[in-house]
Amino acid sequence: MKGKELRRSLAVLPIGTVMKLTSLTARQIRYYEAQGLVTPQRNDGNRRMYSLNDVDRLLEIKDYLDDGVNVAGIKAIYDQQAKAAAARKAAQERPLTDADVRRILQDEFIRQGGLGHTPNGLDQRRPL
DNA sequence: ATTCTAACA
DNA sequence: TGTTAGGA
Repeated sequence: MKGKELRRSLAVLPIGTVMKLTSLTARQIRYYEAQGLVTPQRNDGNRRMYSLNDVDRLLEIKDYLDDGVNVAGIKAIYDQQAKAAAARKAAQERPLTDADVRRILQDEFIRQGGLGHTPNGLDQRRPL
């Protein structure tokens, strides 16, 4: 359930193909990029290379424009979506394990209560 | 033949 | 946004 997204992310289309796929002029496609609405890759010769996801985004941009949303508005929409996606990712990218929680709580107790030593004098703070 | 950047009779 | 000049 991963190779699909990877393929859609592969930048293999030159601007000429994207023009035909989206019915947009090269001028418009480059302008939207300048506005931060799409970020195609560049090949060795500085040529823009688009992925299928880029094409979908371009098509989406065209729809927003038809619905009267200006470039700045579309930009704001994508910026907020990116922020929301980043937040969701940060929350699950490295979820705290039980061991992490125990270690954190133990450090806190030691810090305020001085429970760092046991009767036999050995330090039993062993993170699980 | 294609695409790129910069600029505007 | 269109178009064109001058390069790569």
